[in-house]
Amino acid sequence: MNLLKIYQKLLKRFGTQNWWPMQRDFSPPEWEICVGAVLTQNTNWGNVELALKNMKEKGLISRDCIKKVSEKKLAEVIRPAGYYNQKAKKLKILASFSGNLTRESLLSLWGLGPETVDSILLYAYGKPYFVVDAYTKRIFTRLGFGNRKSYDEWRKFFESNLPRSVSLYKEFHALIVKLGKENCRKKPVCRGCPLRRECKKSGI
DNA sequence: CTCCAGGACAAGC
DNA sequence: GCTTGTCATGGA
Repeated sequence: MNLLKIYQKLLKRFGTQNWWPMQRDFSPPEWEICVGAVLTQNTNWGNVELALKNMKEKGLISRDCIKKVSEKKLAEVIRPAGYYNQKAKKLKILASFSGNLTRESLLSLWGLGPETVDSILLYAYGKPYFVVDAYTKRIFTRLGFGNRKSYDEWRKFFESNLPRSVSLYKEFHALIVKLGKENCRKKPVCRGCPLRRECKKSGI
């Protein structure tokens, strides 16, 4: 069973996921995608939308404003996103960043780990980095794709076993998240899961 | 009531 | 290198 086939099954079952700039009508500016990527760290996307709405209403969404406003004030505005003190600091650090947009330079910033950095590079700047999250590891371990441990091992596994396509990377990751929410909550084979057969075959 | 979401970091071993 | 504690709101 190869990755592309799994992608196709998920796409057929769930349809396109309309994450960030895949939408036709509304394509948020790159900076807003970066903000969202930080705010959604270990946080439900619904809460992130509440925070983004607050930021827009208060006129605190642009890079410049975030640089200027106090960390405390920013924290208050993004409160619904949770971890608001940490995230306010992260956003200010990111807003002040002015280096090359490489994976390495972004990773050197406090508060940006591999998943957030890859999300920014992929969804905001269209660079072909495959985003790996907790769902990805759990689901593909269960499917018998090996017991990789580190983030980069998983990322390289996907990147070297898929066509190097930005839109494919975007949609596949979104579909994996969708699958993780719908199914794969519990350990055994889940009812109605589009990967039920593959899951059984792996014997986990 | 409990559980946990589109993680990252620091401290301890 | 790996494990655990911390950060926090809002919806199911």
